[in-house]
Amino acid sequence: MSTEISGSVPVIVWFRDDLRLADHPALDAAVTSGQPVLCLFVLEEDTERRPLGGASRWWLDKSLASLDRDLNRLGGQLILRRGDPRRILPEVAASVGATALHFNRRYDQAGSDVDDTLTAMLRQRGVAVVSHAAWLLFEPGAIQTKTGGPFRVFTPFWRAHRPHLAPKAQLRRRPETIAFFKTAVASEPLASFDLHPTRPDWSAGLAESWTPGEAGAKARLVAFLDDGLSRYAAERDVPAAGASSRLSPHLRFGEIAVARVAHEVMKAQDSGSTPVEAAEKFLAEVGWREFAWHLLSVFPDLATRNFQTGFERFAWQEDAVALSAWTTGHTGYPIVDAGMRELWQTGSMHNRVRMITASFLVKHLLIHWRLGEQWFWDTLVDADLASNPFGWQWVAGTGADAAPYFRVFNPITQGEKFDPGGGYVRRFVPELAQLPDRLLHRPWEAPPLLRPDPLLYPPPIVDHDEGRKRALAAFAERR
DNA sequence: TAAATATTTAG
DNA sequence: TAAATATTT
Repeated sequence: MSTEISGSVPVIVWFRDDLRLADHPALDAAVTSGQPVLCLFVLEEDTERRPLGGASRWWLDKSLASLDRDLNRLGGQLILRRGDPRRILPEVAASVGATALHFNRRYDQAGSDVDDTLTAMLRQRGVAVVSHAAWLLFEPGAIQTKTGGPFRVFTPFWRAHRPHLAPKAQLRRRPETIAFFKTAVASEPLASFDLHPTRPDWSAGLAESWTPGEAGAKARLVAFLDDGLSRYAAERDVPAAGASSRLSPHLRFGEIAVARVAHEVMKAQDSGSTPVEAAEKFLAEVGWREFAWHLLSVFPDLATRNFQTGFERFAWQEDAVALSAWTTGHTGYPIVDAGMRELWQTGSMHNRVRMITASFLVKHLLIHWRLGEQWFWDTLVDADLASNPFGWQWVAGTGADAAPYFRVFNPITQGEKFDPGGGYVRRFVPELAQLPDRLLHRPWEAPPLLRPDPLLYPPPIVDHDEGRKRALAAFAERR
């Protein structure tokens, strides 16, 4: 499989959030250069980049192992290093005499700052540095409003971008063979990164729910195209229906290219196997990811500062007890608690339920969206630098194209509407499993004999009607 | 990607 | 008088 080119100088492919071999522009460019390829990953430390959360660290561990195995099969390996890339990359490049570096671009401020500095350093030393577009369907800022500014509302953003999407865009096939650089290069053992949780190891539920790595990503896309996409328009909002793509963590770590996902969905639509409405609904969800990254590129502080001005002095409540009831899934609202427990157990949460649980924290409890964002950041396997803060600000009403302040999700009616059969709540809140459907989302109304023991399942920590009125008053006041 | 409430309409 | 529709928050 592998071809040695002895005496040749290598090119480096720096893997980051693109842990795959297929549809990988940087790898493709390196392979087609004809020079031997050195594949490198750097666990970034000592930079300004936001440290990964626990669930993301677990996923990264498995994904790196998977990529290394895939490279092994082609006769190569993934060189692992840790530290500041601005120190590591020049060191590795010098030690092997690399003449070129290829990587796929990233769009967060801290990451692109690192890349810019590094690019200048290496070019000064005669190393060609080439960055490639792979993370998004559209480069941020490439399409602007008619007045030449950045889009701030999703609908016009997507209306301007969607027509430019076409099958086959941006795709490179997986290389059949790779000529690897064969000289030994120092690599640290993956285990030394200490990415897998210990004492305690809480990852069993994640392992049951997910298969990190490129093969797992591909299998997930195939499964979604086979069962999910065609009923996506009707059932994507029903957490028990299983119509979600579940591709988000695979996209987060770049185990599959977003261009490949969009391509296959458009192909399914063209072939007539998928209703146009279903395909468009799904593509629009990918569009929200695009929009979030577009927004982060014009507002780098998305994770820390309110996008909408006027919230600086908002009277967020400090309530450690309520926050803890929320994180552990003991608010007394079944749909909220099911969501928070799904997150804790599986490292993910259905999109509809993310909105409900986020709304509950921000509106009913008046707790700062940033605390919720941080909890999600730590517990989600798909925690994304742009999508996560974007979503939180959207719900809180502080973001771009945000939900209006008076939009307060009703956890009772949302539960009844989107989990009418109770399959979702019964799965994650088993202490309510015996309640009939009509009481499942309002257990406090059950007759005493049926009502759950308050020690086993608590009554609501805040009355919905009171919480709603309090939120409306607080949010109306800041206007 | 909302909910609550007021108002109108159908029967 | 329930259901559909409009308005307000």
